[in-house]
Amino acid sequence: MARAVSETHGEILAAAARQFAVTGYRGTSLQDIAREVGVSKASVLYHFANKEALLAELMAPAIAMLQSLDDKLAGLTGAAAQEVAATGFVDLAVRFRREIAVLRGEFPELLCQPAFTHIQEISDRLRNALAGYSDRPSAQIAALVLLAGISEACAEFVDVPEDDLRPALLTLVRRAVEPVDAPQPQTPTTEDKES
Amino acid sequence: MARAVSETHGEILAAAARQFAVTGYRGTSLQDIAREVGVSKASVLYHFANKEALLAELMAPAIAMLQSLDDKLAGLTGAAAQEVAATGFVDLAVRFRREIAVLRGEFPELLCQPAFTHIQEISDRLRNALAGYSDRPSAQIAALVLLAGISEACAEFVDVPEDDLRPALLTLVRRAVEPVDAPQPQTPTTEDKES
DNA sequence: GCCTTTTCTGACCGATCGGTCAGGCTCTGA
DNA sequence: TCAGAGCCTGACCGATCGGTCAGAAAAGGC
Repeated sequence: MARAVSETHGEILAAAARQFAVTGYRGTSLQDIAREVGVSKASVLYHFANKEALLAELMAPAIAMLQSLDDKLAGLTGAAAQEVAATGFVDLAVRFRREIAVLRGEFPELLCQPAFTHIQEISDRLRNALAGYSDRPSAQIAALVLLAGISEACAEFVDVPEDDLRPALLTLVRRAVEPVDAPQPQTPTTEDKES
Repeated sequence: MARAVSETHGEILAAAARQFAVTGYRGTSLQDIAREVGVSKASVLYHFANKEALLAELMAPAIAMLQSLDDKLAGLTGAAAQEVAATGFVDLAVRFRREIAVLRGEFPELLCQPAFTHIQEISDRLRNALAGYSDRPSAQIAALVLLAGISEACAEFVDVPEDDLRPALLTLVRRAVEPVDAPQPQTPTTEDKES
């Protein structure tokens, strides 16, 4: 009953992608994946050295695109960096919606795995760029809210067409991001008006 | 070596809160919690019927505040609902940062548990309110991005003082939310300018 | 035909999980 | 002094986890 070479490999990868996105990495067992594909758990472990290697191969394309975005940001500053970070991350999140969903929530632990070395640093640089490299707390907070929110929205709206999702996210992030030039509305006396 | 009545109860609850927030509900074992408190796992299960009951008691205050916000939203529409949803959720998220962190990521599975009945519906109503009850996809997407992003930011910035976090989030959400009156900038020919 | 390589499997392993249980400890009121 | 309530424990349970291994089944070149 042996199949064509590496056909099963791809099927396992696809099943893992689906299940990781729904149940999470920890919440999905190799048995679950094997069952969906219709093979034994031992077969899954024949095609992939271990569960971690399965995850690594699954996330590789998304990580590569993130790395490339990081490279593009290297030489930019201010508003230009902000714009590249915004469009770049929206594109990435929309395209790799399922991969984003996998990482969602299990971030702190998954980041410890070899497959995700430097992801945290890249994310920090991305957030800084989106904040226009301002050290204002409000700019940093806005950038984090947007990055995390976009991730979550993409994971949630997996069935919304890319062409609907992308423009809406871009419009939002451009409206919401703290302008790099304007030194925040100077209302020092009214900033604690809500109590 | 018996301690004062219910002293251990509180210590277990506090330890669970800390560990759930970092390692997640699934990723934290009763043994881990027991070890931090300095008691046996059996003792944890003496004070709490099971792991789920521990989580339920932990989340109760946050859920109560969410329920109260939902009640407040019941009679409101349009911009008023938007404002109440924004300030209400920011307050909730800032106050219950650790509880929010617990739910982060394990949402889909945790919601199945009895402790979280109706949370999904309340969240949907909250998102609708923040979208100004508009069925425009862009308004719904913006609302989801903001709710999820605020949650994540609060979980991330656990050590930032409330008084710094709250105004920044409020300013952001008011700037980012899609206005309920303005029928979105009419640029039908340029909305696909990015390609 | 046969022999090698690739693919796949059932049986098994140690570890860990949430949870149970009988019994020991301490404190307190009668 | 003693019985009982509250608190806590070690030992144990079945289930499930990721992972190993010897060997069967199929594929393919000769």
